[in-house]
Amino acid sequence: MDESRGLRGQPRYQEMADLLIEEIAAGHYPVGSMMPTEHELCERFEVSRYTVREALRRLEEIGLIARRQGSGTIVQARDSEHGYVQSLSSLAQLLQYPAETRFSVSETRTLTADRATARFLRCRAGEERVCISGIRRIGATGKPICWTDVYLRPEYAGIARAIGKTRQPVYEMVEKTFGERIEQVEVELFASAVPEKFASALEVEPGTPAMTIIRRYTGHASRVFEVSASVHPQGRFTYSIAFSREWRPVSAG
Amino acid sequence: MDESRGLRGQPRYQEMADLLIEEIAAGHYPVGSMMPTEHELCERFEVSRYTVREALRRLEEIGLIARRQGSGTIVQARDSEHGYVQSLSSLAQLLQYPAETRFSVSETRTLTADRATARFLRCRAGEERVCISGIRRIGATGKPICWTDVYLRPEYAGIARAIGKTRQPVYEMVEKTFGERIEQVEVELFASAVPEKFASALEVEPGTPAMTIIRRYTGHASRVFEVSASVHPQGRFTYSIAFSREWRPVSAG
DNA sequence: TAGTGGTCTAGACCACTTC
DNA sequence: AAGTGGTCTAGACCACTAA
Repeated sequence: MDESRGLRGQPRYQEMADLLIEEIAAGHYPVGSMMPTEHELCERFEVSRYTVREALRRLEEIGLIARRQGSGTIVQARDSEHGYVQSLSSLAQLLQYPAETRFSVSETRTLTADRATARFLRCRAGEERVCISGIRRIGATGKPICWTDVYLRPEYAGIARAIGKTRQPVYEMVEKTFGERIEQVEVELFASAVPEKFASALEVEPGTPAMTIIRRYTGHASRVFEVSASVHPQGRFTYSIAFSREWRPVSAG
Repeated sequence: MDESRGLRGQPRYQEMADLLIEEIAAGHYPVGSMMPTEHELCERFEVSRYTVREALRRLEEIGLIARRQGSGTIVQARDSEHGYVQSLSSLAQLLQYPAETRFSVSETRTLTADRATARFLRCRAGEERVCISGIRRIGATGKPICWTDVYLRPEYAGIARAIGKTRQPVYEMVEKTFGERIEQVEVELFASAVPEKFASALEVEPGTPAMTIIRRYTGHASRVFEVSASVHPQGRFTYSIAFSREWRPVSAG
């Protein structure tokens, strides 16, 4: 009876959501109009209300619909993201540095995670990791733009030798060399201060304002296989992201 | 039977979530440790699994816990280390702040752009702008998470009165009130220091490390109609962006 | 008053991790 | 094999909106 993991191995509500997204994009449900009621969707898809609501929750999360108790569900937008579309390369832009920057390794070491480190690395206390640290510069001689610590599972340590000798991001090397498949990437950005440890390497005073970017790469079975932390001192680096409105030849009704 | 709307008129899952958030903050469930299983929470609160899962969903949304199928639920943060965590599922959410934050205006003024300001605002020197400044907080009384300056073209100044009285983002108000159509949005993030001017309003020392976020909204004919600059002091705010593989259109294979 | 979405129950089977 | 979270069903009552 449960065909939730049908052809694509996706939950039923996700299939439903995908289909409804397509239909909204196709103009089947124009912006400003009402969606079918949950009851009607139950009948159409032959699923329970739980499944319908999980599907609609996805549409709501990406801003396509708004639900109003007592009133109904209204179509808010024809495309997700408030009409803005990230360019196809933006995920890569978010993850990697421009080609004209160079990374040079200054230290490689193996560590055993204590409790605090384990939390940071999303692993268990006692597990081992290889940590590759270094400086990223613009060109070969420019001012450093960040200090980076890359933490890898020991079985991927072989990659350490190639780092800095290629412009390929570490996660791509892991993907291609070991067949790891990235399921999710998480990026954190927050204000910080440059620690004494590598202040001189960055050619700034300790305590200088900085922006820290943490990236966590998750592979199969929610296994975090790479974590990197980059500290960018004030004035050396700006993160810039642009969105354009997607152009569509047909206006919504 | 259903006491979901008990004393506070809140859903049962929200009461549960609030309590669990308090308990995590109090150290009852230390970061890195496992939460009780869903089954145990059902028993403790005498609710069905649906209610437990709705509560845990809230905790997950704000980054306090991570759930792993087959393994359990782990405590990820105590909500104190990097301050308020905004979890984003898409880049476009960089544009707005969560509903539980409030903006209060502390100053409104008109300025004429000098050359440096004009560069920042992407306008010509000598042009006028209205600048609305204020503080954003979590809830009504929490610590400030940022100081924001919003620069608007004078013809849109009427919007100033509505700011802080609605949760609608400013750019949306401009879009709906004046029919402006956003063609592009640009977001910049970089390290900075808290200026003396509003350090006390943010309850920090001048010079404290901060993360500045600049958003530029471009309308018709590449005309920048709104620019905002937000300064987030260290420890008050973290951006967390997660990408799933699903983001890419998966070929039906 | 009828119908909507919001909340909730008490089950069930599944996918996954761990032992 | 046991236990976890993920998905799903078939009901129920509630708060709210609109006719």
